[in-house]
Amino acid sequence: MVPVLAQMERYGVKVDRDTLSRMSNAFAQKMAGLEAEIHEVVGHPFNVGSPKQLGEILFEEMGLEGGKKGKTGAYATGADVLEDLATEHTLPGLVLDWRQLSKLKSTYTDALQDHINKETGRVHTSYSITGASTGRLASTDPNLQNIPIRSEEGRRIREAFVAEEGKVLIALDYSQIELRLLAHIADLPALKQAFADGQDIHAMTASEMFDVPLDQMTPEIRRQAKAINFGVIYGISGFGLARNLRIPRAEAQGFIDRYFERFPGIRTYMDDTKAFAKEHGYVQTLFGRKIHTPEIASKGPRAGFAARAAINAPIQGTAADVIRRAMIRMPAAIEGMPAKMLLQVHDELLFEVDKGAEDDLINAARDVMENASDPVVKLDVKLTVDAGTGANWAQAH
DNA sequence: AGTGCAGGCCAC
DNA sequence: AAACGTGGCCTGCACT
Repeated sequence: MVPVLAQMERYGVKVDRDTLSRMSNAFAQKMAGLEAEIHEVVGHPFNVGSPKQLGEILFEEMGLEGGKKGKTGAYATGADVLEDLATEHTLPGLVLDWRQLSKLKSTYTDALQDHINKETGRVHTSYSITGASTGRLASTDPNLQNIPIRSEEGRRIREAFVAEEGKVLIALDYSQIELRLLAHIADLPALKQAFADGQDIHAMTASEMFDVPLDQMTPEIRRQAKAINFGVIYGISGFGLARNLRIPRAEAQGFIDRYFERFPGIRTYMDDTKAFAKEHGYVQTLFGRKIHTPEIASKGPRAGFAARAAINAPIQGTAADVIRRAMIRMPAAIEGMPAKMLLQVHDELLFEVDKGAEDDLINAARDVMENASDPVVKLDVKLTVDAGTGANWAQAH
């Protein structure tokens, strides 16, 4: 019996070189145009890809306000800084566009071509089972767990991940698994009920927090609640939420206080988890796997990082346990089917399946994934899995 | 020419 | 004192 991870590495995923090559050329053209425009705005040529040079141009040559230097004495020119500056000047927006294309070209359309195996025509990533402290896998050479999806431009890179002739790709992903596990672990009745009722979870949170009826929900209020939901999983702070939502810190802290009021289990969970970590030097997933937290006793800035990591670890770690249990059971569950499990992306499994066998695979794989915690852990919240099918990874989502 | 870090940015 | 968790890869740059 070949171990699951080794099987996946051997199968690999088919990647179409021509698609990547065409996209790469298109990116190069657009970058050249932007670069010329950027040099014109600045008045002289420079290396657009050098944050150091850009910072000096923005904050010294051009004299824009708000330049902040980091530890190394260089001005910060990250996307958040440039987005703020974009209201003052045309240059930052142009640089942001250039950087997006540069990232997509260098890291994806160019680098992925170099990873296509000559014999198989496929890309074979490597998975490290000890790659992340929480128990997640880590993918390297190439990392196939960070292929773009959020931006329209980037998402198209997934069109190069294709099924062979006569086959399709099928993506199955857990819906909101970490929030569901949070509802169970922190014992949040309102959240559990919302999942049981199949509600829009961020809208429900917004409704509870801001006293807005669901039928009067606005996208903006929902967006704020979504940011808070994610923040809670990560061990939220008023400062961090303020930065994310771009609102005053006092207002962000007010949101958090309100959240704790409406979902009191959250505060108990956070306090209990920190106390447990301090006493034992580790925290645990629902399955009893230990995640060591040696820095929990630190003083200074490290203390905050360690506390947030300890709060996040049981949630992220339990999700990692769940999908790993599913992966281990998968070969037996799909035995005899013309289907191969190709990739894992934390809450998603990607399969390549003969046309005609889609429904069988989805039924079998979904059943394994949704029940992966059985029989060791009985969850108060059902795990649900969304499925998509297509000729490429973009369509399968 | 190789090495390692910093800054930046992609994913969940 | 820093400021939301887990990762990996790319370029620039300083260094040997």
